[in-house]
Amino acid sequence: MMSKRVGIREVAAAAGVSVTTVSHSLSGGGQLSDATRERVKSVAEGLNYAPNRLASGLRSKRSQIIGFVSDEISTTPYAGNVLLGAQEAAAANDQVLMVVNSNRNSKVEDRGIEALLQHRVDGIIYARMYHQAVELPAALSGIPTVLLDASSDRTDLSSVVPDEEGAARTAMAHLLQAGHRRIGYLGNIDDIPATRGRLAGYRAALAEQGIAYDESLVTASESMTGPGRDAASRLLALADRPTALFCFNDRIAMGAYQAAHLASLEIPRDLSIVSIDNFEVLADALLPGLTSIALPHYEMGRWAIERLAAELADDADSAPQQIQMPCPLVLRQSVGPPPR
Amino acid sequence: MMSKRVGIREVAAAAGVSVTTVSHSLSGGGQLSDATRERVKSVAEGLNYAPNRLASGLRSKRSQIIGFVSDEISTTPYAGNVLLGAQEAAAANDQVLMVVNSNRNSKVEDRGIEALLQHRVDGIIYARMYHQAVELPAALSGIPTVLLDASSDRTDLSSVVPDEEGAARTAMAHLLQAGHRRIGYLGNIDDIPATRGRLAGYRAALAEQGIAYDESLVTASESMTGPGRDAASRLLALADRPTALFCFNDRIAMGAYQAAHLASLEIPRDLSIVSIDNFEVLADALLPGLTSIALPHYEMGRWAIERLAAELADDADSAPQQIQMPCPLVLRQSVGPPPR
DNA sequence: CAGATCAACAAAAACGTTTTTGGGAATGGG
DNA sequence: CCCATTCCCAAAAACGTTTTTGTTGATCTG
Repeated sequence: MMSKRVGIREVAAAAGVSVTTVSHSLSGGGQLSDATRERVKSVAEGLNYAPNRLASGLRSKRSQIIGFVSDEISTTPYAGNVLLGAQEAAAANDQVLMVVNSNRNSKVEDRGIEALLQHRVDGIIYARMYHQAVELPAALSGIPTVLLDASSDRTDLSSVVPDEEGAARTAMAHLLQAGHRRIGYLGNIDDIPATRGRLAGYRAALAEQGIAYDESLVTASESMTGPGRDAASRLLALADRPTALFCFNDRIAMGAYQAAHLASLEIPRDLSIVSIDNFEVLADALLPGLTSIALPHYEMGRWAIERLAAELADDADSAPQQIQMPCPLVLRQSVGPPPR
Repeated sequence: MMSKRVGIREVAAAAGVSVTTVSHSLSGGGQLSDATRERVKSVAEGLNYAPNRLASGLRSKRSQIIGFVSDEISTTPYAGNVLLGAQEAAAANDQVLMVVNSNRNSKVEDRGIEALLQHRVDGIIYARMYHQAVELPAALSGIPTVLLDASSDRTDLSSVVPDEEGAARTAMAHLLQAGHRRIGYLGNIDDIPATRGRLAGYRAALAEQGIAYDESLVTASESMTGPGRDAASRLLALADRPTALFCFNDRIAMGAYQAAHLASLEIPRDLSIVSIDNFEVLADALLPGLTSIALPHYEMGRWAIERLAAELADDADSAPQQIQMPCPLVLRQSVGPPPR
C-alpha cells in the first residue's frame, strides 16, 4: 500500500524507455512515436504514477499553483462563492489554489503575498470581498495578477467587478414593469463604487422612462438593518409615499420590511421592495421572500481564474480586460403592482 | 528591481561561505559558530533573499503546505471563519493553505485530494461545514489528517467539533437563570450530531433544575424559517404556553420571531428566545437582537492547524485528540424575565 | 551513393535547495 | 609531542522532474 510513491524512473524502467521519454510522453512534448507515447502512458497509468509537482515546478517554472489573496474571507457571508468559483475553474485547468488572507492589514497582506511568491505561484488573484477601488501592493509587481471584485486605474491589469449600474437598472426595470412610477431609493452612504453605480442606475432607469428624479425619494444610510429601517420609515411617512422601494442591499431591505410593518403596510400589496445582494439566508427567510439582484460571486471567481490562465498562456488574446459582470434578478414575492 | 530572485548561492558568494553554510545558518541546522550564523543571516537579509519553497520541499520532504479540503465552503455563511482561523494559524507556523472543495461529490473530492498529494502537502485538514460524522476517504490513508467539524469512530485521528450538548446547556442556563421554567425547544429533524447533542443538552439542563421533561414543549422541524415559524406557532398556541424558546438555530429562531409577532407577543417581554449559530447578519438584524450561542468556527480552524503541526513535529504529545470545543453565549436583547 | 535531413529516442545537465560525507585546524589527554 | 576529539565549515550527492544536447539509424536528395 505505502509502496513509496512511484516516480518517473520506475515508469521508465517498467516501460523499457528512458526517463526523458516518459516525461515527454506524459507532457506531450518532444518527438515520439504515437506508439511509445501511448505505451508509456498506459504503463504510467498501470503503476498509477502521479507526478511530484514540487519537482516539476522547480525545473519547469510552472508550479500550477494560483495564489488567492483576499481582504476578509469571513465577514461577508456567501462571498465564499468567489473562492468556490475560482477553485472549480482552477481545478479544470489542473491548477490548485493557495489562499492567503490579509484581514485588511497591509503588513499581513505583504507577508501573505511573500509566502505565495516563495511557493512560486504562477499567478495571483487579488480579491476583495466587496467591490472597491484598490491600489496594487508593490509585492505584486513582478507576477501576473488579476483583480477580483476590485478595480484599479491601471489598464495593464485584468479585473472583474459586478456591473453595479446594470444591477440597479435591472432592479428598477422590474419595478417599472410592474407599473410603479414613484420609486424610492434606500441608498448607501459609503464612498465605494457600488454607491455611485447603483444610484446612477436608479437615475438612468427613471430617466429612460421619462420620470423626473425626485430627491426627496432618495436616502443614504449605513448598510445595516437599523439605519435602513429609519430611512424607509422617513420615505413611508411622506404624504405621497413611494409605492416601491429599491434598496442598496438586503440588510437595508430588511430594515424596509420592518418599517413597512411599523407603518402597517403589507408587502407586496401596499409596497413593493427589490434589493441587491440576494443574500439567501435573509432573502428566503423574510416574509414574503425578498426579490433581489444576485452579485455574481461565483462567476467572477471563475472568470478571474480563466483570465489569468489566458494571460499565463499568453498565446493569443492575452490583452488585459476590465469587465463588469451582469447581475441576475432573483424573483421572490416582494414585488407586485402598485396599490389602487 | 526584477533582478532575478537571489538564491542561496548568491548569498553564499556575498558572505564568503559555502551554500551549505548558508543553508545551515538559515535553518538553524548543522554546527556553525554563532558569529558566522549571524553574519550569513544579515547578508541574506541584506540581499533580501527568500527561499524557493519548491526546491526546499523537494529535498527536505517538507513543503510547508497544508491541504484544506471541505465539503462546501460557500453555502454556509460565515463558515469562512473556519478557513480564516486555519489560515492565520498556518501563517504563524510559516505554513500556507492549499484549499480544495468537494461540493459533496466524492469524485471531485478524490481528485482534489490527489492534487494536494501531488503538491506534497505536509498534512490535511478534512473539514465539514457543519458538524457531522464522516468516513475518511481512502486517499487520505497515507497522510497526517485532522478532522474539523467532523467526527469519525477512528481514535487514531484528531478531530474537533463544537460541544453541542454544552452549547445547549449554556443556552438553557441563560434562560433558567432569567427565571424561566417553562421552556420550549424548537428542534431539528435531521439525523446529525447537533440534533442529538442539543436535545440532550436541553434535557440535561432541565433535569439539573428538577424540571420535568415535557414532550409537548418540544418540536422537530427542518432548520428553516418557515418550518420554525410553524413549530413555534404550535407551542405558542398551547394553553399553558412556554415563556421562553430555545431554538436549534438562528433560522428557526427567526421563524419564532415571526410566530411571536403573529401571536402578538413581544420579545422579550412576553417571550424570551435564545438560539444557536450567532449568525450575525440575522441575529443583529432581528428586532430585538437575537441572543445566540456562537459556534467556534475560527477557533476550530486554529485548533486543527495547531494539532496537525504537533502531529507533524511528533516530538512530544502527538497522541491524537478528539475534542469538543465550547461555544460562547453572545448576549443581545431577546431574553428577559418570564412575564407576570 | 555521399551527404543532408529527419524521426525517435537517450544521456546529461539543470532547477535551488537540504542532507550526507569529508576534512582541516584547534583542542585535549597521556 | 603524538594521537584522538571536537569544532567549523566545504564538497558532493541527492530530491524528481524538465530541458538541452547527443546519438543512431532510416529516409531523402541530387
